Amino acid sequence: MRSIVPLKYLERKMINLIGKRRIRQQNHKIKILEAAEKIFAKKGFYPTTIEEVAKKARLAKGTIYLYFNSKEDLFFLVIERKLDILLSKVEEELKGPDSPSQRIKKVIAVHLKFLEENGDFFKIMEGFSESLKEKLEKKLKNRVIQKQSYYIEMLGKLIQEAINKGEIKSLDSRKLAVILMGIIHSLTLYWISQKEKDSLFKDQLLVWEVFWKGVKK
Amino acid sequence: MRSIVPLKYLERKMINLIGKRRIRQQNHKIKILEAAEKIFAKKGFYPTTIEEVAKKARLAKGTIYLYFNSKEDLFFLVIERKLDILLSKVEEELKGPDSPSQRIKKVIAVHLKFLEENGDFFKIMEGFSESLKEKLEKKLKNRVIQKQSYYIEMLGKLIQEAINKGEIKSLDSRKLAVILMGIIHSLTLYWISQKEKDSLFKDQLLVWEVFWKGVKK
DNA sequence: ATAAAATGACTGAATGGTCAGCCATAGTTT
DNA sequence: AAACTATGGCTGACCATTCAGTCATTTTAT
Repeated sequence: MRSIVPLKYLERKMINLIGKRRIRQQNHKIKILEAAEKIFAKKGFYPTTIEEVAKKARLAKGTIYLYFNSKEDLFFLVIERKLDILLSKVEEELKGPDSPSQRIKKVIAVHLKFLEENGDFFKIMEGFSESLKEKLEKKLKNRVIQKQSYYIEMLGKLIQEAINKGEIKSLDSRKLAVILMGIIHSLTLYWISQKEKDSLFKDQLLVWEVFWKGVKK
Repeated sequence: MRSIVPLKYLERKMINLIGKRRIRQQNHKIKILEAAEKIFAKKGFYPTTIEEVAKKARLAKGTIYLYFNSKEDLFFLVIERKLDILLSKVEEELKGPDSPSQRIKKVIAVHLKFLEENGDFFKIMEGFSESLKEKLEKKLKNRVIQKQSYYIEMLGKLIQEAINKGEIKSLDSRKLAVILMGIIHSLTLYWISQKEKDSLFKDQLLVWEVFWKGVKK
């Protein structure tokens, strides 16, 4: 009996040591977001299980719920995190004093580069279809939709500017923004389906030329 | 002796039976497909329940399984049915002796018209993303993917023809096909998000002009 | 009368979310 | 310094629910 006590102490001490080596994980939230991003991208919203996300993040299921209220919240926060980055990069690009046409060119480049580096984000967005929007809860979902719309709006304004300057034909600027995004989107999808062999970024000129020639006065 | 006559009689009766039953079965099958199309469009694959489809088709849950092997089969057969119609319409359009540019124009028109009339089909296809493809079973899924590819291929050949004739710049014809579909797709999505107020079909000229000017030599 | 068709209660599996308890660590006492 | 205690981050077994698919029974058609 007495021998058990010292053993326990030793045990604990050893475990302590191992524990101390570990840096306290304050970044669990980010770990979870990153694990979730991968799995949501691979399987989509419904077939993704919290259990699996937890496993990938090397945490227990319950831990996820310490950081996120629900599977849905997690899903939208994964999206929002990346969307914010994309938005800030594009906004950065738009600050310069360039002509509309040059800025559009830059937006295309930045956007393609971002998607090439964030294929998982793209896949998630692709799965975030009208029908998903139908079903899920309001709050975070709307924030994401808001940001998507904001992006299109920004692009629309840029195109409108070009129209006002007489660089682009007088058409519905919002529709033209939608078309530009459609071109980018479809080429990205194609790139992904091609097992992502060559670079997506290198198509920036193709996108630019087709779009610009297509809409210019 | 006596047995022969009744046998023939019975035989005829059976054939009659089978015939009439076939018709009834056919009706049910279509009813189910149509109900499923609406609900899959509204909610997407996973949140759609067979119970709900059955209810909409005014049948019992078990009945669905007399006509379809599984929810997944039903899903893909819904898609395939409409995809076949779209394909045949487009192929019809391509038969003419028109120039490539005229035929592309026609394809755009037919495709937009079809999507305007089959918004539900479009919504389902939108939800049929890469991640869904990851999860679901092979057989019917691949048949659908096959047909999608076939469509893009067809368009690619048409564009290649235009390239060969010197009407279009010498670019990757498949990528141009992808771009054209991307434009159509994104405008359709926009149209749906706008609560489908005005006509989608009327944008055929916009699509055509932007695309053609964008790619022509 | 009979066989096919239709039904819907039922089953088993899956999984989102919960919570009582564990244990590494920090703080306190001896 | 060692032992004890308190804290709260983390855990994972468990619960409640949902739902695809089954099948014993009922209905329908001829």
